[in-house]
Amino acid sequence: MITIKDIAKKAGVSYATVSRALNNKTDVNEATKKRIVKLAAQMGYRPNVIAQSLVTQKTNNIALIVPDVSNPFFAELSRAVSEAALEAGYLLTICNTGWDAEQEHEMLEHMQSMQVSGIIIKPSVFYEPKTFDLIKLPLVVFWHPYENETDFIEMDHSAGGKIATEHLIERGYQRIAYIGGEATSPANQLRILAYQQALQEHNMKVNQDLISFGGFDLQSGYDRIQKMLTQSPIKPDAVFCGNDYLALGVLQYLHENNIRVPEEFGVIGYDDIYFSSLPMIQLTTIAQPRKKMGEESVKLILEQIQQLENKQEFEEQSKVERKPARILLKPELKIRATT
Amino acid sequence: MITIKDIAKKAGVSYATVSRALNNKTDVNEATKKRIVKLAAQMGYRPNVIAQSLVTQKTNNIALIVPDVSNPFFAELSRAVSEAALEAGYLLTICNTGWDAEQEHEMLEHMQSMQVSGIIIKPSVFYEPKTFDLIKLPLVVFWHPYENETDFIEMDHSAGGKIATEHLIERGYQRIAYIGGEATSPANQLRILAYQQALQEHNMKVNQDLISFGGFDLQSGYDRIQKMLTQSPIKPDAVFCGNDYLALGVLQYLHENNIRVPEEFGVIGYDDIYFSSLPMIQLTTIAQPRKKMGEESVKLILEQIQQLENKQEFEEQSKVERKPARILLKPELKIRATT
DNA sequence: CTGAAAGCGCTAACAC
DNA sequence: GTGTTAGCGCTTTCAG
Repeated sequence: MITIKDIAKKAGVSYATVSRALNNKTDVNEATKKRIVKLAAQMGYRPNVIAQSLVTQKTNNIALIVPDVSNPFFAELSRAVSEAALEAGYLLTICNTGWDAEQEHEMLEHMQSMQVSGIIIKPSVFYEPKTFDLIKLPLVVFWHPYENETDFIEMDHSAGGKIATEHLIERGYQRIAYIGGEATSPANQLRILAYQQALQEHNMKVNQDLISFGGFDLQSGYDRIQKMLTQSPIKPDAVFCGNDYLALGVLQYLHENNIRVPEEFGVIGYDDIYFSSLPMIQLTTIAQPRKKMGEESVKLILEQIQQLENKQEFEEQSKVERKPARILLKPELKIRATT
Repeated sequence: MITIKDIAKKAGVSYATVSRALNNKTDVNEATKKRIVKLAAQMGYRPNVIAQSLVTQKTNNIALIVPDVSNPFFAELSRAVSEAALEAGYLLTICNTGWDAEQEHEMLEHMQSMQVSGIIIKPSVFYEPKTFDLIKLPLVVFWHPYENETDFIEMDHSAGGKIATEHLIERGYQRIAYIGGEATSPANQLRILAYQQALQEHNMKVNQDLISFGGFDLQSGYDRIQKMLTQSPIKPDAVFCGNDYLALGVLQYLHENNIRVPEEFGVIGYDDIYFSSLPMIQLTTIAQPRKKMGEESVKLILEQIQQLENKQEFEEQSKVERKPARILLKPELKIRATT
């Protein structure tokens, strides 16, 4: 590894000068600056960002922690965040937790230890209210707000759950099931709550046999609708799925078993991933705006970084204390062919 | 930030002892070790991995560089690599280049500067043969082998392109088009070459109007088949798509315009993303085994790390010089409903 | 404008 | 067992 000392030796200057030249500081002779920059390029010098970070106490990385990058919703979100981060001059590190709470926690800790400039996280489990307060770095959580000091961005899942359920009720379905993610998933819990409330408001029974928790993947949707339709004491005639992925699994099963959609059976999803809009799928669903989520999240991180810098500059605590952001994005019903 | 010095002060020991205790070294008194570990936990100590990396000259990170994480194929690949890396005790950092060569190059450089333990890259452009030789870290490239010192894993795209094209020929299609990714995409080039060769071997004309380059996304497939069918002097009756994403766009257009598949028009994709197997899609395609790619890539990185360590240990260059791996995975034709 | 030197937080000899 | 000390590669005062 070539260091600035190597360059210094060859250039016949002190390595402090090399550092200044390479960082394009003003207080260096233009001629020597050019000479050093050229020499560095020749020698194939690469700055050691580890060492840089250690002294400057900052990195140029933002971390994104998601449950499953192969899930189209998270995949699209990841891309949106990545683009927004790059735009702002930060490199995005994407971490995949595999819906594993322990893993997630460890990654959160590890990213802190890695001194990233900020962390954006889509939690896979419910946290204790104060958990995130322990994190000293700029942080944005994709989740419904708790009363703490953390920035939040979230879809209004309560509204989304209500809209979806009421849509099925309006369409005349009688026994509406809910096939969601893991029981511990926060977004999932809010939606199922809204689902139950909507049913009750319309004087319909909430039946535990029609509520199912499990993986958020396609196969899981397939398996669970199969189980519900073949083994449950009460058979649903419609299902509200916790995400589009699950809904696609459900559609696959219905298709294979010649159950006509939407005549015999209604299906609504959640997320509006790109595939749902395909003509051969045409899934009715609740849209979540990934791009906006990506942009907003990075914007909030930048704000926090900015504030942190101000605080350091003035020594004293800045007068204008920033209030944690509470961004609640509105879901949108996309009526297509499955209801 | 709490450092080992803070702990040392409170515990009344030197900070070297704290370091030893926290790293669970054997040469520390069991009692003090326990005391220190407990104290560290109480004080909310987090090791600064930046500092650790600086002195140990290694991180526990593997970097994965892909063109587009929102593309299902790369999304699934990312997940596979992530899981394999985690299994091996490494954290995976996923970087999204957005098919931007400059961006990609910068990320490659940056990851080197970040001293990651290894880099796994799916290049979005053709590199000069020796480009990768400049990288001193463990490296695995998802790409067809060049004659250099780098580990490669790749699908046999030549075989894949041949299989796909011949399948369409066998089905009796006469004017087979190719709708691929960017002209600079390596995998794309190999497939198009195979496509052209296959046509010639079967005494069919290669027509430039039936060959199209562009983005690897769904909308691009839609737009390009539209253009081909409405503006090209010669109209295709089948198309071999550079990936499933493009094929889905093509199917969407055909569907909207009531062109019957496979009777009037044949479509074959490439990758076999999960969605292609859905009953409402049933896309004929060439499968690439993501899981295997993920596992193999991490395995090769580990091998290289191992070798690097041995080399250092023995000072002398290890006698058993490791040969660069050349893994060529076999593609598999999945015949479904679109051909 | 440039050099000397301190030190970021930590690990790893080397003494005792 | 434990303390002392020398760096890892770099930025940044502080002198000159």
